[in-house]
Amino acid sequence: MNTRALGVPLALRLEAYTTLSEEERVRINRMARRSLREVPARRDIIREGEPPRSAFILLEGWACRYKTLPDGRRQMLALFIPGDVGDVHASILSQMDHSIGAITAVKVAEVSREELEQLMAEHPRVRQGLLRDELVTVAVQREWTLNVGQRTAYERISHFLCEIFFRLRAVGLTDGHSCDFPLTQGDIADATGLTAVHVNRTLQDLRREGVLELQGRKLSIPNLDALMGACSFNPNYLHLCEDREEPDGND
Amino acid sequence: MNTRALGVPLALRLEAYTTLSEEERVRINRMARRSLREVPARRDIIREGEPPRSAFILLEGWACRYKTLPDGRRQMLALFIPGDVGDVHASILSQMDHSIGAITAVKVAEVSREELEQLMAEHPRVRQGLLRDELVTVAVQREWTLNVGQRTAYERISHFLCEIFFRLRAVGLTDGHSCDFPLTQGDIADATGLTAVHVNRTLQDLRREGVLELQGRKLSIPNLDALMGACSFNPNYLHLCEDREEPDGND
DNA sequence: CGGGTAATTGACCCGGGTCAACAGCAGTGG
DNA sequence: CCACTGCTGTTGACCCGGGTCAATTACCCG
Repeated sequence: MNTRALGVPLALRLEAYTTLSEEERVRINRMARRSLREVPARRDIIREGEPPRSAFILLEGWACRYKTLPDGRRQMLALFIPGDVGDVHASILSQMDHSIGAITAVKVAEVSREELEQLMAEHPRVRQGLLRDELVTVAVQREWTLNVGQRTAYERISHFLCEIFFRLRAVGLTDGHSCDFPLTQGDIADATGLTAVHVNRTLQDLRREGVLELQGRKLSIPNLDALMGACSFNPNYLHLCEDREEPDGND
Repeated sequence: MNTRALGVPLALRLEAYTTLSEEERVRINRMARRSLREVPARRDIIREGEPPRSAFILLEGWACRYKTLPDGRRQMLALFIPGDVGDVHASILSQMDHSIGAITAVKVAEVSREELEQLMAEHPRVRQGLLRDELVTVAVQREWTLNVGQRTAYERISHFLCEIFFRLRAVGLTDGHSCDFPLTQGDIADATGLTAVHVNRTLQDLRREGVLELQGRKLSIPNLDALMGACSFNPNYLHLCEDREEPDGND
């Protein structure tokens, strides 16, 4: 498998947005290893109504934000893949307005806000990276609103898969044209605002057209251009190839 | 009407989240007045693809973020009412991944990021307020994803109207059980992922049931509890009554 | 081998979309 | 003052994408 993914991926992730020194990398790794928490698959990491615990870095596994309506309808709000950072500032608010759950078994580093603040104060580039990461997270949230609000089932699923593939690729978690894919069809349904039955049928369409292969926990996209075309995928909102400027002084 | 609303509402808005000194209020007002920009109704304030200009404070009128698909489908992503702040950090990214458009004629204060950074550095409570505001903005974005992803037309529209009313009320822009409402049914459709025709029909249902009155540019909610019940509205995500570090002086 | 989760299929239905016509009203210019 | 224009709201007829319900069929794992 991918050895880089087995290390602490935060540095890797930040380096999608900024450039780190060796010292910064070491510092981050130490911090992340100090406060490891393991959560089994399908268990909540934090629940709506609870006071926010701390910032977190997802080291291994996949997780998601979600929200549930009183009658049980459920919407996935965001997907976390290894390296994703979350809730750097969440502890400013007094309670969570949504939950975060593990999809697979998961290892998270939970870092207190103070600790993170200090790191950011001492290393402007880290602050820059985290800030950028937060902005991208919001941009993704907006794209999801667009996705469920305007696109057809076929487009939604294509778009969702495109995004995942691009994000995984950006942190080195793809292998050519394929990648791990631990989501069930029910998960895809929750993320796209569809039902599992319809996701199943739509996936069959996509398979039949040769746009993708999806079996077990493996996703393969033989023709990424075709998949992108199916939903007019425009990766600009992921802000993956931004110009970098040396942040001098304070953010 | 509400005289405070006619002044510069940023201070007011921030005071929904933190407590400001008189000096801070004055400072903010001066800053906001310095760089006024007026945009006529239905014109863009900034467009997807452009480099982010600066942070902005909406002083008068309503505006929205939106995104358009190649074939013209359009999704409203966020609604701005007077006092709303936006894009405090957006200039970190190199280009806008969505547009912002004026709904009514609008007055915005455009503030450079540097200026805002300095203000925040000198006044921690302002930073606190802005940070909190940003977190709430993201929370609202998540709620919109849930709204278009899981709720029925009837619930979506009720929820949308509830949110607007709560937000307006929080900045003193309601008058008893009614408020200004400059959105067209087409706007509501864009925001809720429905068509204007269906919005029309659903609004008629709501009117028939006596849950709301909506004519001209005026919204009236005779029975807010009923409207909230229609969509199980839970305002927690607006984080309006958070604990504050200091007790506030008045109001 | 048994139990549980995930994927698949079929039959049927409905919420909301589409298309098209029309009404109400504000603004604008003559 | 009215005719013209354009936007917004309203209505009707019809249709379809995707939901619902329920039964099977793989799998996976101990």
